Amino acid sequence: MNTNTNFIEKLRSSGLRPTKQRIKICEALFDRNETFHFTINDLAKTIEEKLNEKISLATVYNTVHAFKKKGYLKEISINSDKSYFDTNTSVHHHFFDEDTNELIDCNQENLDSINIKNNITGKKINSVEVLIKVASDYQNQK
Amino acid sequence: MNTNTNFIEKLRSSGLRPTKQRIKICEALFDRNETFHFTINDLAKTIEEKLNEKISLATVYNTVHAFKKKGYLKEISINSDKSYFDTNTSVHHHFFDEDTNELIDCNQENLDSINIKNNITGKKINSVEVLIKVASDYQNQK
DNA sequence: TTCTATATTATAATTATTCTAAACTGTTGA
DNA sequence: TCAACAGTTTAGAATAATTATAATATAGAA
Repeated sequence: MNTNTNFIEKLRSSGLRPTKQRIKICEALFDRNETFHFTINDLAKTIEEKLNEKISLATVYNTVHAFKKKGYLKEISINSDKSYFDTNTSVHHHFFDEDTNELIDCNQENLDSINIKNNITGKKINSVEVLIKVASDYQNQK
Repeated sequence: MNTNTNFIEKLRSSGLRPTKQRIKICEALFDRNETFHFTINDLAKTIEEKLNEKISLATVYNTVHAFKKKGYLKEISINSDKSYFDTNTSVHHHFFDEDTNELIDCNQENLDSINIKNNITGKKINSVEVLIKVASDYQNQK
């Protein structure tokens, strides 16, 4: 199949062996038009239910972290129990809807560029992430 | 003791019963001059080792979350296993040193004010937090 | 005081994440 | 071609983080 050949190529070219588990995970993550957010558990469930394949949770962890290291995924910060990941790896920010626990992309152009006046001495800035928490007015009045 | 009376007053006035566990936790958190960052585990360890009191981890969780709800603590977002809390509840941002896993305050004045051009329709912005990840140049080259 | 309703604690249960032994792959050299 | 070895990768088992709930403690009413 054509997309699978692409995934195999993608994995090989970044030094990851194209195992059947990893190819399935690629299918679940990258075989679509829109980027999206997920937790490790979401992903494992999708693979089991939609793609009818049982991959050990530990393997899903390993693979997601390997993909993150290679820059295929970003990890998103939220004050929350769970770690969220994002298949959109461009520089962008997030809204977090506290009513629904939903994470929504916020393009970089939606904010003026952020200029840090004084950085920590001797350190290099790796990333600047903004998290905007929103909720309905109604919810806040209660 | 004088500070303890203050803690009891503080707890009562926000509708929390001043139990001995909570007073100890107040001592650990607020009986100092500088604000600081901690994880639930750090805090439980401090109480056990420095204040010589064994409080169940679950109680530390309960209390920290109760204090957060009352606005005595803030929770900080980092892509990481652990949840960090901050006794500095003013609006401010953070540097996260990826070499040492250290969290450092970043005053609001260190960035220009952040203006969100398009918010999610029907929602109110509750908070805007910036996380700046830094590391030494050396570490990044490896 | 004693009683009652509610709040709080901490053990037990659950969920999230990591460790590591076993299985697998790719390469080398006969 | 095919052992044999040196990494990789997988996934069950172990550990760590968090939450649910039964037992206990507290504040206020009678």
